[in-house]
Amino acid sequence: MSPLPSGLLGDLDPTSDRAVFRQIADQLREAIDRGRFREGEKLPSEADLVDHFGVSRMTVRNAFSILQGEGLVHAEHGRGVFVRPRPPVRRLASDRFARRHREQGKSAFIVEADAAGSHPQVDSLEVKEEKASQDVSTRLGSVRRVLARRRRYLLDGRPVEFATSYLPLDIARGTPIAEPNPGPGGIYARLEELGHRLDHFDEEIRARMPSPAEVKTLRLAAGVPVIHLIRTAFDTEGRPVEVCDTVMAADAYVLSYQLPAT
Amino acid sequence: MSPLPSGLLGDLDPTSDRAVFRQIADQLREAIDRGRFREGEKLPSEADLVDHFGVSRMTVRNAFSILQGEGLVHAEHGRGVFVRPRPPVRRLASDRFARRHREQGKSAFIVEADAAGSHPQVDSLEVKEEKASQDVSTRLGSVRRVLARRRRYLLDGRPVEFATSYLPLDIARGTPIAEPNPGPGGIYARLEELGHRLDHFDEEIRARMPSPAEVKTLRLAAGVPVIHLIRTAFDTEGRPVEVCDTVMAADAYVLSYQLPAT
DNA sequence: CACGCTTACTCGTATAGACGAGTGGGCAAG
DNA sequence: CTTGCCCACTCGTCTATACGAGTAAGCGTG
Repeated sequence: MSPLPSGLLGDLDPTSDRAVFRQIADQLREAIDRGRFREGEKLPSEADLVDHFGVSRMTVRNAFSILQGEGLVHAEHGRGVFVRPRPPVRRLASDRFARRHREQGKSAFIVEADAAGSHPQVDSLEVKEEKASQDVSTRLGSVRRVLARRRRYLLDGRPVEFATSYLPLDIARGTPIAEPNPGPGGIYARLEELGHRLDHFDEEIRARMPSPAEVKTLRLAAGVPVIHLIRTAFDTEGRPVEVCDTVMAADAYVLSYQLPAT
Repeated sequence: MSPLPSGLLGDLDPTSDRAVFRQIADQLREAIDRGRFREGEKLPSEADLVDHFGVSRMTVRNAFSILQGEGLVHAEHGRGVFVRPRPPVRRLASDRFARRHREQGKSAFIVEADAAGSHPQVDSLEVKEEKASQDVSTRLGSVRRVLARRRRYLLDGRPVEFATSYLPLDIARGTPIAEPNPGPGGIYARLEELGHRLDHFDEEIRARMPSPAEVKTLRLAAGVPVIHLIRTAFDTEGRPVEVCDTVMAADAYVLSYQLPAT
């Protein structure tokens, strides 16, 4: 428990209205922003800060909990509190479902990750028929039961996305779409082979804090929101042929869209 | 401090590995999910839960702080802890900048809010020339100084969005774009009048927890992320003519895009 | 050298108590 | 009736203490 290097952090202002734990959080945040602590670097321990500021441990912990909520730091039991590193982000471009990307054998996720030099994985594969939720039923045009395809995507061992595709049974049942591995080009390629030429996609985007289940599935740190994306695929006859519900770790993604001005 | 209605919440499991404050949070979360507590409704007070579960106050507060981080509840000093109501969301469609929407006199924000029956406001207007940040400079094609237009949007008194537009000086200086009120149709209409016919927009979307400054500006509750949207407008000659940096309260927005399948 | 133990340090959980400050209802004085 | 005060209840902040549990390095034993 060596004393803190002087000058790294300042003093408290006892005359300030601002709560002590907020002042401590402010100082740490500023030090991080100024690069005094780098990504992945260990912050002073709770005991260090207790000594430095002359406050009780709970006060220091409150300060840390603010920074955790902001997604700035994360604590590791037995090791310390660290500046949270910014993971590499996946960029999703609006042409990612263009037909020309669908020709190859591998899935878009695998191809793209390989190109970026990271190690992609897909797991938690589940394919089953089930009752459509109210929302999915509405989006697919009042279907009762659907084929659901669930999978989780990982980059370099880290889960980044969890997605479920829902397809009407009259389209998907008994086709390669109902198989765990639908084959080259994925289910969109199969849909087109089955005569459902794709016309366009609608995407709805929300951001929110994750549920406990999502925290577990995506192994999310505190202070990391999720991006919730719901895509509906329409064929050239205007029929919705797939709804894909995706939950992404927000710190791993940048979504990119191109809009016409006309 | 009347005793809790029995049956509303269960008991703790002393044999469980799960920390007591997590068990309490779980019970409250489940009660909320099941609708036992409705939106805006007051949860049992800290003292109530201390009595009911036979734990110390800090343990109850820890439980509440979990739920706050999840954006499920919010505390009001002197009043209690309440289930956070879901505010009405603004839907942003991908055709919101289509030329046909630019004909009217009022801004898109005002028109749309009026139609939805809510009371729109725009404030914190600031228009000034300044040095371009590294990022803005890159996006606009290496310009050094820019015209910056900052404004905040409110719905029914609640701030929902904070946006800054950056334009190259050689385009904007001395034009209505440099005025606080650029006139009917907004700056996109003015850009087209100035000969920069708009061709398309690029939008980049991220989600993250807000900085303290953003919490203040948007009056965000704990556990509400922000959507960070950066839009670049291109004219028909392929030149970037505006960059708009927008930070939105994530609980107030759903973004919607339409993608071609070709 | 390899293994396992000890030990120091770290964060996690929980208790008990104290005072401050915002809210809102009730009551008493005007 | 109205005004203003008091009080009960609420969450906010802070202290002090205790024990548990994960980590990592050092040290001694086999």
